[in-house]
Amino acid sequence: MRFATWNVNSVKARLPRLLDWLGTTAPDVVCLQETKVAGDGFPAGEVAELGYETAAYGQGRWNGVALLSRIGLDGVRRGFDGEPQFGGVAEARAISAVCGGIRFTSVYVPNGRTPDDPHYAYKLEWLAALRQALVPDLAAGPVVVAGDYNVAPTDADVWDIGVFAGSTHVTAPERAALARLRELGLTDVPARALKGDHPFTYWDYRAGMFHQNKGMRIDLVYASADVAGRVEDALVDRDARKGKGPSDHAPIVVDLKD
DNA sequence: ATGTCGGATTTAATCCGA
Repeated sequence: MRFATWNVNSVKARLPRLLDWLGTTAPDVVCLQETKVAGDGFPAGEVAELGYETAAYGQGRWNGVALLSRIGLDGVRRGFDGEPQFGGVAEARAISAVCGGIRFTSVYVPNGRTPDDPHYAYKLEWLAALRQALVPDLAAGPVVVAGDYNVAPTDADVWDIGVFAGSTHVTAPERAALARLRELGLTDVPARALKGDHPFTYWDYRAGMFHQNKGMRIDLVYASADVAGRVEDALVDRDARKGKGPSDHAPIVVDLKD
């Protein structure tokens, strides 16, 4: 089985690239983030022509997640039990389904903005609630939780930790929230870099950051032990970040033994 | 690093979020 996760930064803007990438990469399951379309706006017909079922959870302008699968898509859940809201609004940040015997959850963790911003507290609450929601899933069977975590797990996961002093994505509470996810039995599946010495997954559009490889590893694949033990290969597809009209994130592609 | 995107509204420059 091959699965992937990709923050596409608008599925409408990225549709030609997404379709090309599905054709060449041929994943069985894809976790998408930042689709930026309401549920009925997702281009499910186009991906269906390539053999994929779609489950989408969107709210329009911001956020939005989806799952694509060509090996079954059952038990779909939008959001999760106990998921916090922001300002009384339920944001579209998690969607879950069973594909090929694994429960996949595509997550778009709140950005946090700055540590003194209410969005930062929301981010920590959201991660803590996600942890609680995953307990029954992990008891039930194999689990993958993949997506844009908006947290760099270690100092090596940003191009220059000195630049990030006092910034979100690298603070101890955010990293502790990921550690608590791992304590449940989830493994951070290491993905290799196709170029350079570190598997960054995100490069800001501005200031030639991609060209200079000033990136961040904030897209992660967390897997239960049975899934992690089946990993044959995992890579960051930085080629998908190249050229005209890319997302600012690269996909992670994981191959499992059948 | 603050150099660009994407989506929206105030339909054509500006705002917001990342």
